[in-house]
Amino acid sequence: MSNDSFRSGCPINLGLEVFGDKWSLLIIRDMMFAGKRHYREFLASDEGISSNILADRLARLVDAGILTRADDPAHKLKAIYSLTARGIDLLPILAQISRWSRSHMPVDPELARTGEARDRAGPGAVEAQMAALRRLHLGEG
Amino acid sequence: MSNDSFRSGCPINLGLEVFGDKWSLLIIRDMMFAGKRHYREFLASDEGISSNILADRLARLVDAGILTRADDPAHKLKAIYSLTARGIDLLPILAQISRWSRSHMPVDPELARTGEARDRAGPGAVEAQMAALRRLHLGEG
DNA sequence: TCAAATTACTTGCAAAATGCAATCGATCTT
DNA sequence: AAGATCGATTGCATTTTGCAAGTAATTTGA
Repeated sequence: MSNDSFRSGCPINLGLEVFGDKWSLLIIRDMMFAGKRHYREFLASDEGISSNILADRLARLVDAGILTRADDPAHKLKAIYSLTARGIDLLPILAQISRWSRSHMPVDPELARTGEARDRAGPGAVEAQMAALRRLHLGEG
Repeated sequence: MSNDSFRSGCPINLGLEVFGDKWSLLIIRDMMFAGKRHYREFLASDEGISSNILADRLARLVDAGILTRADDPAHKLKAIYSLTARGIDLLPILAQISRWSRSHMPVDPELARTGEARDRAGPGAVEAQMAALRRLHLGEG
């Protein structure tokens, strides 16, 4: 993972090189807000990701240190994906994207609710949810 | 042209459908932080965007209501691009991406300075820069 | 004044990424 | 033993990207 062949060292660019595509942040979203942890669950998202793209993105996110993959101890068939600390740190970005879209795009009112609630709860809400994610994803691994 | 053929009405998804690629937010970055307004300036970015991709992204961003394009009154050859209100509202997202990358990626220290300064200045700094952009891009067009 | 430079793009083409459907071997359920 | 379920992989068509070259209109410089 020591291959520094980035287009530039600009912070904005480096972020985009890791999660700047149409699918990666949706996977993160599903983990954070829908509690998804398994391949089949991600595959069933509203947006309809293809199985090969999903496999590719999960591998990339693991490579980037945003997710980890572990075998489910109970089910040998099941892999369980967890957020890392750096994955959990993406929440403020998601919250900000949500805010922008709720201001400027024709969002589904039902799907906008969690974001609205978070904004209504004040600036501590994001940090609170990050703490909860840390307990869930880092507490046990 | 009211074709709402989005993958879903989820706020995160809708944002990604507009600016979820490797180039769009870099153009916005160059407008916000480097004061670029002309095609040739965008073309000269560190990351090396191709001219056809740049033309495509500028057109998309104009379509999405994030930028406007106007003929330069002084130079008939020059087009001048401006941010709209909804384009300026992307600044908090950029600031958040910058923050994530400065925590988790090998950013160029020199390029990280403006972000660090913004964070050091406190939460009002983003709003202040947005106000400045509004004066520059919306004040006159 | 007129050739050279500059402007915002467009074009052609190869390479890479994406999307879709079918399939895989391993494991789990019944 | 049979079928369902798991996380993928494969083959193939379509779309997007990247690169180099070219375009027409305008502006600059000698």
